[in-house]
Amino acid sequence: MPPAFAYLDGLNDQQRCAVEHGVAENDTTPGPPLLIIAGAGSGKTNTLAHRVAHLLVNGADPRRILMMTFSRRAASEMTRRVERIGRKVMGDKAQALTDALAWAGTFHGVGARILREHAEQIGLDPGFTIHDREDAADLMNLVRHQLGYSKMESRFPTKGTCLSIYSRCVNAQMPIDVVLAKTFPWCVAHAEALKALFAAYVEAKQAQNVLDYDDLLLYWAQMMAHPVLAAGLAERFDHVLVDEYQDTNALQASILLAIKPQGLGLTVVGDDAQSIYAFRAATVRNILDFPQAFDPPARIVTLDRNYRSTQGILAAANAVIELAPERFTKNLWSDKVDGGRPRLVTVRGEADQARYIVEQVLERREEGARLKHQAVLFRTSSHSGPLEVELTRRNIPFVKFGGLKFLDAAHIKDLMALLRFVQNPRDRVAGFRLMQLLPGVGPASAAKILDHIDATPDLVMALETAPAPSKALAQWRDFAAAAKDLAMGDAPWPTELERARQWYEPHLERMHEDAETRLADLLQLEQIASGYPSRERFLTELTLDPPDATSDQAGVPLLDEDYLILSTIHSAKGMEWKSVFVLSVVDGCIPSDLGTGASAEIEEERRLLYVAMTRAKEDLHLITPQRYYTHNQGPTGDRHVYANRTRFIPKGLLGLFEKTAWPLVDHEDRTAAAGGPKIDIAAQMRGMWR
DNA sequence: GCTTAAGATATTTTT
DNA sequence: TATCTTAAGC
Repeated sequence: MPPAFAYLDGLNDQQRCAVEHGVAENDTTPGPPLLIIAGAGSGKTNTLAHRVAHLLVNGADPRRILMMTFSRRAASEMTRRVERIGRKVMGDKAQALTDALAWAGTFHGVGARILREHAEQIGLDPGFTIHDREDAADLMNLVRHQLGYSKMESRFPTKGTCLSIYSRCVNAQMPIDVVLAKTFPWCVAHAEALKALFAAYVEAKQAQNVLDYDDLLLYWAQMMAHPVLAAGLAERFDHVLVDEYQDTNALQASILLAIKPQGLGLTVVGDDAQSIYAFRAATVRNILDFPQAFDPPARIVTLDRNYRSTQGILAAANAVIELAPERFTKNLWSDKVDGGRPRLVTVRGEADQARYIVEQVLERREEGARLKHQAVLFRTSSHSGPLEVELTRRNIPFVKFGGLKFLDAAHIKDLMALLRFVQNPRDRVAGFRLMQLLPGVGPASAAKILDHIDATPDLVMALETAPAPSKALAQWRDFAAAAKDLAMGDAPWPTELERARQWYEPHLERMHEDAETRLADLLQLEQIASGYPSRERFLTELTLDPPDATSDQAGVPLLDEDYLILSTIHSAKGMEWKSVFVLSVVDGCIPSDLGTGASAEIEEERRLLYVAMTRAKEDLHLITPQRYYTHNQGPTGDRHVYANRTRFIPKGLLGLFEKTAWPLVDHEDRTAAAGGPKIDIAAQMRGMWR
């Protein structure tokens, strides 16, 4: 082995196999396809990064390498690792080479880029804007009303459900009747109406020059069905590597196979035990069927050695996933022996759960662990509510990943709608939202005004002559003036956001009690906007790559600051921390009450717990509150529910955990008994409701 | 006919 | 909490 390849010495045999497959010294001609089945913590992304580095060292052109994955967090992790390994392996040359790795990102992000490049050829206006999920749902709702479906005798599915059905048809590549029967049986009666709705929805998108998330994949796939365009794209990339392949769906697989029909130069990495995106039509079949899609079948390399967790954590995680009725892969093993069993902690309720975590987190920080190396994971974004309150009270900084995003807040959407409307007056969702902010303008007047704007080529002229209701005339003039200023581009970017906010502020104060805090968000939006060169770039890039962390403090903490990580389990995939706390490991949370219908859904919840557990390196706490509140469910306020330990950890598995209760009531009682009874009943009473 | 305010209701996870 | 429905008000 020449010394140039010394970096391979740090890899084990399996990893090395995966890195070197089809790559010869100074020859990176695309080789046969490769599937890497890689367990949690087995150095999966690292191996992929080494493979990319190995390709570069042997002369592959970085501009002709395509790297994709499903989630943004996984995509940025992938890029980061490639850069790090690249620096290690190639030193000074690395920066230039990794900078040239321009084609790395999410399927959706790469799709958007390719579509914009080929827009002319496939009949798209290259200035298309991208609707996020909420915008798409709003448009679906507009169309739904236009077709008169909102007033049918039997209740029609909500806008969100309609969009989910549409999305599943597209992503699973299945006809609507099959999707309805399999996934939305209660909507089967509306099949015909839904078909008409979707047809109208597609027309509306095209008329308004907008694409939704699914379109980014769908147009791409359609484009690949055209031989000339497909050949052009296939020719463009020598090597295509996909991480987290178990998260891809049929549509994404079809795109991949269309780019590399023979599989030459194609590498996919995944772990079926970590498949947690079936709800958006991801399917393990993609991984299982991958080898047979080619002739001869793809080479399979399995990585089952775990470098992350101690054996105690691994044994428990293995035991959890072993109870799955269907299992396709391996048990993980590790030689990190020290460290005890993971803790299964019983607490009284959600308040104690939060206090326990704060206590433990601070204790570990005293021992020298940074907050950043500790994470709290949960099934649903809202589960972390009480904890966030406690952390704020105790002045512990934290950053939360997943769940509601900054951009989803109503006031942010309002301001963004103005920018989008000015950029693209055909965008009816943005226009509709804006018009209705004006007192005296409701859905009907808004529709009239928008029809007028559609029919008038010049926006400024249209604004002046719009049929605004007389009682809203003053408000309308203010709005028209602001829109005109923005459309004329008088204020340079990003100063125009100030102008927009100037118009919006009175409305904000009228509509929201907490205008103060919301105003701070708007100022932060201006901060974010200043990082983009133009309004157009801001709008097109923000939808696909929004700021993904929210914290209680205004502004994302500085890089050198220390903060605790809060994350949904979904957003935690691919990450690892020294200490991990999993909230509410009880039936009703994990598995979620909502997903306890079909057995396939239960299995996904089981894998979710597995993913959460395997994030921990040294220290894992599963917390089971005996009671938890079900928020906003009865009209008489909060009710609580007595919870059982999750069904995924039955009695037989308890030996793998260290069972504790917190606070240590028994112990305290005994010491107190020595000096006579001394029980703070009042505190217990208070604790019951906190 | 249209807007708005009050009351009912459902509520995951990501691009 | 945010959204959808219904009923009251202009």
